[in-house]
Amino acid sequence: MQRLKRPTQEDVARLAGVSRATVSYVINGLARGNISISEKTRRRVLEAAEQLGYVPDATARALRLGTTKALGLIIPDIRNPHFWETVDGAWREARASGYHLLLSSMDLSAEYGREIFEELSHRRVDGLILMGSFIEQSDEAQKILLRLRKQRLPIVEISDHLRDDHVDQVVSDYRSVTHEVMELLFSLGHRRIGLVYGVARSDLALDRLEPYRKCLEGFGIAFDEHLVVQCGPTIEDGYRATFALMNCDPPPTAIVAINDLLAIGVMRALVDLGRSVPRDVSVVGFDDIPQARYLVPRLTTATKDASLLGQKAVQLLLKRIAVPDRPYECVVLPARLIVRESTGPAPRG
Amino acid sequence: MQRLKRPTQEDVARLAGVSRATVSYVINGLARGNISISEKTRRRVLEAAEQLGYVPDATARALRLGTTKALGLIIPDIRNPHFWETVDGAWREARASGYHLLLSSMDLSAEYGREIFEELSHRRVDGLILMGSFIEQSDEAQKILLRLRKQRLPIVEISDHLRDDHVDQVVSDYRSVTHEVMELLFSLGHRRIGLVYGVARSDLALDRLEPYRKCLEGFGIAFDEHLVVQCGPTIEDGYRATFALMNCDPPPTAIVAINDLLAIGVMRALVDLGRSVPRDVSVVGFDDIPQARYLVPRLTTATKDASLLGQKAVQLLLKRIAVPDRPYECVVLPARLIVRESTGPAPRG
DNA sequence: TTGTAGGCGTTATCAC
DNA sequence: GTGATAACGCCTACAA
Repeated sequence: MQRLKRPTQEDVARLAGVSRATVSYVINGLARGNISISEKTRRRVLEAAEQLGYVPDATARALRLGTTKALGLIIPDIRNPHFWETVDGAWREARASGYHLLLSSMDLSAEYGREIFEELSHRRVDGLILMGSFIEQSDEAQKILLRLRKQRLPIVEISDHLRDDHVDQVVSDYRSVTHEVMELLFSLGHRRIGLVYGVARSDLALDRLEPYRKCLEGFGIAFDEHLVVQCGPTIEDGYRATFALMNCDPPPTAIVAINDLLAIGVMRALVDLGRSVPRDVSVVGFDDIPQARYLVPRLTTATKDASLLGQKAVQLLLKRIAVPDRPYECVVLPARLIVRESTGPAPRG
Repeated sequence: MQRLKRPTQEDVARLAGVSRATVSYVINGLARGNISISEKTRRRVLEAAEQLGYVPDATARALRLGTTKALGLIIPDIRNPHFWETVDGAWREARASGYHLLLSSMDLSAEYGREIFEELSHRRVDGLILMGSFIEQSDEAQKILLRLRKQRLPIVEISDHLRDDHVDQVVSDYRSVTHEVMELLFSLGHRRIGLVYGVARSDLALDRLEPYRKCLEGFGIAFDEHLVVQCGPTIEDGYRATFALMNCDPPPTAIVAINDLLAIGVMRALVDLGRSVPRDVSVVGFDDIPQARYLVPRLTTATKDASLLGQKAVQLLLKRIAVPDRPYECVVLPARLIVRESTGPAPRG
């Protein structure tokens, strides 16, 4: 027994006793206002379609129309709950405009990023949202990106710094809120502040690293390279980094993790080292993932509206698709600090 | 300035001074062994393609070949880290066979599920993997599914119980490991055991609810409906459920959460209620999400190989696509208990 | 108000 | 070895 052949417009037309064009008109709801179909014909066509179980073929439509009604979205790390919010926001926005979303994550494998690039150049998606400036890391990705740009394919970048390039951008920047974090810790008396810098790609959290250094300078505190541990993006990485950090002499009285996932590992490590949070060591994260407020103690963190981020990105992308020649745009989203229990006064030393 | 038109095979053919067919042969690497191209021509074509930046059009290819080289995957809850493992496994397996994966999650909105169903009937994907038997909940989904089945579209279900239906299935069942969980708690002296039953859809965790009841019966413990709290799937739900649970008289000495995400909420709630885990109350979760072993205390949990689950599902699906008429198959994956610090002897009453 | 016909970019079946 | 040519299913001027 073979798979049943899909019914086509032709089949529907035959059954309804009309032409293919008429079926198309009816199915598409008479898109152009200047064509009208008699109610009787309309009903006959609809019934025939129903009876046959006719469903329009998206591939044929895509070929004909030159548009797939699908957008690509690349996030840096699918294991980080923070990015779901962005996916969620993008998803809703895309759906509201009748677009699908193809999700890809860099962490599954570096190749996946490449893959979705190719999706775009193969015309499987009408546009692309790139989150995290990882592209700048790989020569090959750069090359592909360049070609896509030359073809003027719609691309929106979500990143942490404004580029003067000709690109639509959504910028969400932890720079100024990182200043707030550092000032909070400083005002609480902390002078030895560690940084757990766990990233998949080294340019991914510069908006936290740079303010960290600058603030220390502003406070008149010498930068100590031992207080910055560079590691991977998993909880385990944060855990290990903390052991390294607490080995310093003297050890830090506060630890800033560049995201909440790492902070989970940091807090657990401190427990295992017999240190109390925040009595002995204060901890701060970034992103305010859902778990953050259920940790023991609840995690102080800084965050932005990640869902809105995705939403805005899709909006920009759709605008670009609709009007390829408009000037490039940049949307900036603010971040805010959320102080919870994991930060407290520095212990008197 | 308009967007540049994509170069087609025609353009390449013209530049290389050959026919469209020849270009196709070269690009596809002479798929059918019986056609051969002279090395010189081959090189000329490749150079022309490179020079023009020619990239095959996936939509045209899909239309011609009747296959999109894409698979759909529906997971119940993208916010639950447990399911990423499955996505990851499926993704790798699909990729290895040259397939893409379209991800959809029921939690984003119930509509998303429907949406991917439609993707399938519109031929945007060659097959579908359904995770969680949520389909049985919605009449509409049922209807669509039925039609898809009639068209004999390739579908694989990942669920927690064997169905005698004619479907390819991957079954991962927490039933027997839930027995182990209950026996562990019983042997530790627990007699009042609470269940936090937080699911998006009510049939999603029957493989934990049913053994729970049966075990109590086996232990000669009367079932107390107050000890089972039905709630939603978020951490906050688990948190609230625990307050309700600890209001019982007498309160439970152990709480089983049907997944680790809920267990995070449970543990936080117990802290806020001034109870110590595991001294006052033992906690058990399911899934062994990455966070589980970093909680304070580390979480006892039961799990299966979620990545393998996804892998197997894709394998089944691809087999079905290749050979539509093979007999239906079912793969069963085992689960195992991981005992950590969150379980201990029942307090002496 | 409805039908006819051409073409979107590919691949596959033929001839040559 | 290579080159015409016919689909794949759909949309849309334009003709009737």
